[in-house]
Amino acid sequence: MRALPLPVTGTEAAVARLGSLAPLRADEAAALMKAASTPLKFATGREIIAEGQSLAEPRILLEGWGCRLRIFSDGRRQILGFVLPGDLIGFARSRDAISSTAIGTLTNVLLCRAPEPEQAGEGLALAYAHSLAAEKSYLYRHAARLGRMSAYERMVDFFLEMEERLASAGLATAGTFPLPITQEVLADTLGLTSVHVNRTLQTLRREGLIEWHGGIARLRDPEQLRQRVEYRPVLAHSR
Amino acid sequence: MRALPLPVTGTEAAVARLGSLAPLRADEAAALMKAASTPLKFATGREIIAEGQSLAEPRILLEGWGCRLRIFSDGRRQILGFVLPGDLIGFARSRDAISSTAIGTLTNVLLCRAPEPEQAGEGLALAYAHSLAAEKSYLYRHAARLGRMSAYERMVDFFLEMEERLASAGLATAGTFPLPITQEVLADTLGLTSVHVNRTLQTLRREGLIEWHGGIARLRDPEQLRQRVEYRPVLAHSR
DNA sequence: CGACAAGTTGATGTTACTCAAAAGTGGTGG
DNA sequence: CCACCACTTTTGAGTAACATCAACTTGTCG
Repeated sequence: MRALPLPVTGTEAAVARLGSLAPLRADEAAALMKAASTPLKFATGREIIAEGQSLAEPRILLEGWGCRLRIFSDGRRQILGFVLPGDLIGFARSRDAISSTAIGTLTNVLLCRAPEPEQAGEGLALAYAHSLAAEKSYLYRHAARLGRMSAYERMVDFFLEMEERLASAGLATAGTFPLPITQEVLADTLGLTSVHVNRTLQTLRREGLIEWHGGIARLRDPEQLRQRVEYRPVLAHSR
Repeated sequence: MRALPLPVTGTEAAVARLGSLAPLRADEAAALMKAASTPLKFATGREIIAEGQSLAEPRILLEGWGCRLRIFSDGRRQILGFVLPGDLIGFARSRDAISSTAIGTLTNVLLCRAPEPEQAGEGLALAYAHSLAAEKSYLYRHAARLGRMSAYERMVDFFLEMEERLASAGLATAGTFPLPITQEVLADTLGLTSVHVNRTLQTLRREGLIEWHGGIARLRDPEQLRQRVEYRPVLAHSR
């Protein structure tokens, strides 16, 4: 059993995160809770959606960590983004849409059907829209990180982004948050090798900027970290 | 005056591209042409939208090349995607949206207001949705390219993507298409230096795979190029 | 034709990768 | 409770890919 920074469990984080994107009425929160009462389970390391698979129905991740990824035939992998509690999967404007990336699990994961945007109410529809917009912003940030940042900067930027996103779900306090992934997964996220991730991490630890043990990460000096990579929060304005 | 592969000028490419994403009724095409009759002009190297600027109204790029980009305070730049004829700018699901990247021009550019999705008709609304979905797919591809491909592979993958996208607007034939950018811009796109882009380009030329002179690029052996980078077209199914 | 931007080349430096092995960690069954 | 196993993290040594710096050449446009 992990010692989480906040005693947020189950679907609370997902609801908190959507609620932080747009105010939800009581009936909207209730609709979420009802959908969450019949969750789908996926074990660690499973594929939720394959690349090219048609998107059956919109879903919300309730618990655990997923990721979007692309796999090359020679074994190279690139993780394109993380799917955290409250994040959406399988949303598309057109009905015949196809997933442009695979989606897999990094931990055990609980999903549920997302209440249909059309019937969900204004608050939920807005929360969905904001969530998808934020996802796109993080994707732009990810591309900029991969293209123009050093390994050191990529790591710092990544930790800051995780802190920001998990905080919006109530899963981070005082710069401390769960980070239940291996260094190899982080390497596949940041376009590095796990050996180099390890060495860069040691630098950050030596400098007293970041701790990360047993699946729990801690930013010792968030402000200094932000300055180092010109970090501007995506969610600043909507909080 | 450039010798374009096809005599497509003005707004025709933009309409062709949207029409390839979803069939347009005559009145929808007419609405596009009408909007295009009062275009906005931007000169080369200008900023169309600043990062963080609120999105006033949806627009369509009619002619020329734009790009989304992020600029770092020390001068580093990362181009996050190209905006080509028929591509959309400033679309957002929520009204108070903000641009998460800057958008600038790489050539002289003509824009027009996009007929409002709600009133535009089903065909246009579907074309918009498909266009935004394709943009996202290309962004995922871009991230994977930056994270896990060698300089050589990034170049090949990039040329293939440009050919695919321009072909959907009728701006590429037989692997030949306009590429009105400098090697430095390409470097900022692929996360490389212009020196290294130049050297890699020479390899590709020596191998007889790619030509690129005077703003016109030509793929000599598209099939071989596709195999080298496992290129799967984004638009294959919707054509 | 002249000026400035873009492309090209060479020499050298650095970041990050590769390969290989050792040490640590956590979970499982006997 | 311990032994074992697989996985993860850490360390070292050598290498490759790409960056940097600087100059020179070519192309373009007024």
